[in-house]
Amino acid sequence: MPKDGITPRAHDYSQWYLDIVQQADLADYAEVVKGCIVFKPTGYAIWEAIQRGLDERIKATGHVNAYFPLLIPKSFLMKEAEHVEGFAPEVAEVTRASGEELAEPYVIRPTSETIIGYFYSKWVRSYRDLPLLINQWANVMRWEMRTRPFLRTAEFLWQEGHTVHASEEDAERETLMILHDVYADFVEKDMAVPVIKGLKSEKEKFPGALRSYCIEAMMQDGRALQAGTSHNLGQNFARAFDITYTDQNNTIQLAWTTSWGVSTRLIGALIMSHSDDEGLVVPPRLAPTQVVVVPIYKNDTERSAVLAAIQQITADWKGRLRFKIDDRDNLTPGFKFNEWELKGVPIRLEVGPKDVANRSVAIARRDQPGREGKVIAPQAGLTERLTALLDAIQQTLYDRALAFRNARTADVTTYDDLKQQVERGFARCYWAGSTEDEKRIQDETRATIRCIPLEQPQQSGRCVYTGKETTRQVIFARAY
RNA sequence: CGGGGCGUGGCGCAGUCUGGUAGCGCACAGCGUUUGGGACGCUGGGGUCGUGGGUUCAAAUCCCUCCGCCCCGACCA
Repeated sequence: MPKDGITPRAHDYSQWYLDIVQQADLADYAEVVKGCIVFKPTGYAIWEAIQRGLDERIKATGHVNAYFPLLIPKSFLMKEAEHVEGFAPEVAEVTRASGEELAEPYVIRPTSETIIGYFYSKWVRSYRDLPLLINQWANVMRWEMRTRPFLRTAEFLWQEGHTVHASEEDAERETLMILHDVYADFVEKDMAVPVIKGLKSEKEKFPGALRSYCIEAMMQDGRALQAGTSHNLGQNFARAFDITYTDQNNTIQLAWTTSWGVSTRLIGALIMSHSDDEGLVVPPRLAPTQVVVVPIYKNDTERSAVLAAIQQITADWKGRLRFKIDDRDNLTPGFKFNEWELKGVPIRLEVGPKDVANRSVAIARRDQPGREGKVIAPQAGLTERLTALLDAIQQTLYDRALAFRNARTADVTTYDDLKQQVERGFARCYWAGSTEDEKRIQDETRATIRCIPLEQPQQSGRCVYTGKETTRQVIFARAY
C-alpha cells in the first residue's frame, strides 16, 4: 500500500520522484533562489556517504585533494573554443563588487578546467612533475533552464579531478582507470546501481575534450542517467593555458590533461534506481542509518524493560553497524514503521515485551516492505545476522536493478524498432551514422546515443539508420 | 525561451463564479487515555489571503500591473 502523499510510480514517475525527495526529507526547494535546493540533513548525509566512498578510491589511486577559487576571470573561459561555446549559455557572471563595476568580470565556475589550467601551467616545469594528480570537492553553478532536485540544479556539489600527463597514453590510461576503478566500482558496489561503461559520441562529449567516457545507469522508467564522466582532454587545454614541461631530452613538450567528475546527481540516481511506492530505499553500504530499533511497550514498566533489552542487544554494534534507537515516546510504533520505511532505512528491528520474554526480536527488511519482510529471530547471534542481512540486501538491490536493466534493454535492427524500444528502455544497435543523423534521431524520438559501450561485439552488422556495415554498437535511450 | 498550473496559518487545500471582514484537514502546544503496521478525546496558539494600484460603503473574491514558484518541452552532469 503506497504511503499517503506519494504518487505511485506507475501513475506519474516524475511526480513520484519529487514526492520521495520531499517526503523522505532529502531536500527542500530553495524557493528564494531559483533552481537551487537545500540539502536537508538526510539528503546531505547520503552525499557525505557518497563522498566517503569516492574520496577513498580517489586517494587510493594516487590523487590528492586541493581547492581552487569559485570565481574565474571571464577571459579564461574564452580560451578554449569548444569550451566557451559549450558553457557560455549557462554561466553566471559577477560584474560588480563593493559598489563598483569590476575591471574584468568573473564567472562563477561551471567547471574548473580553465582556472586549474592556469595554475597547472605555473606548476608544471619538468617531466618529473608529472603526472600531476589533483582532485577538488566543490560547488559549481550552471544556469539551467529547467531544474529537478539533485538531477539538475543551478548549483550542485561534485568532485572534479584534474590531471596532467606526459603522454597521450598516460592520459588515456588515467581517464579509463578513473572510469573503471573509481566510478564504476563505487556506483556498482556501494550504490548497487549497475552501469554501462562507454565512450560518448562526438555530439555528447564534453566541450573541449578529445574523448569523453561515461557510466550510464538505467532508471526505473527506462530512461538513462549519466552517472559519471571521465574526459581525456588531449592537448586542448594544455594548448590554451600553456601547460608545458621539459622532457628527458631537454625539449619542451605540450602536456596532456584529463578531467573527471561525479555530482550530487548520484543521489537522484540512487533514488530512481531502488526506491518504491513506499518511499526511499537506500542501499546498506551507503545508508547513514543501517538499522533502526523501534521499542514497543504499553506502560512505563514495559518501557524500561524493553529499553534495557535494547541496550543489551545493541551493546556490541558500535563500529559495526550504523544504527539508531527510536525511543520517541509521543509516536506509535506503527507510525515509526512507516516513517522509517519512507526514509529508506535498510533494516528495522522491533523489540517489545514478547521479545524480552522470548529473547527474540522482529526484523523487517526494507527491500521487502510491509509485514511480508518481517521475521522473528533470536537475540543470540543477532549482530552477525544483521551484518549478513545488510550484505544480502545490498546484493538484492543490485541484482534487482541489473535484472530490470536487462529486461528493458533490447537489440534493435530497424529504425522502427529503435523508436519503440526507446519508449521503454535501452536500444542497443549497430551504428555508422553521423552527428547529423544522431540529431535527426533525437528530434524524432527524443533519444540520444548514451554511449558506445566499451564492450563491443566481435561480429559486424548493419547500422540501424544508414544500413552501412559496421562493427560498432551503441546504446540509444532517452536521458535525464 | 515556448506551453500549462499555482500563490490563502508550518504543510495540503476550500472559499473567488454570485463582494459583507477567513475556514477545513494535517502538523504544533497542554492534559488524559493509548502504543507489535500511520491512536483517540478535550482544550489552545497561529493567517499583512504573493506585490502594487484601481473600483466599491465594503475586496481573498471584481479590474489592471508586477513578482515568484512548480510542472511539461527545447539545452545540459
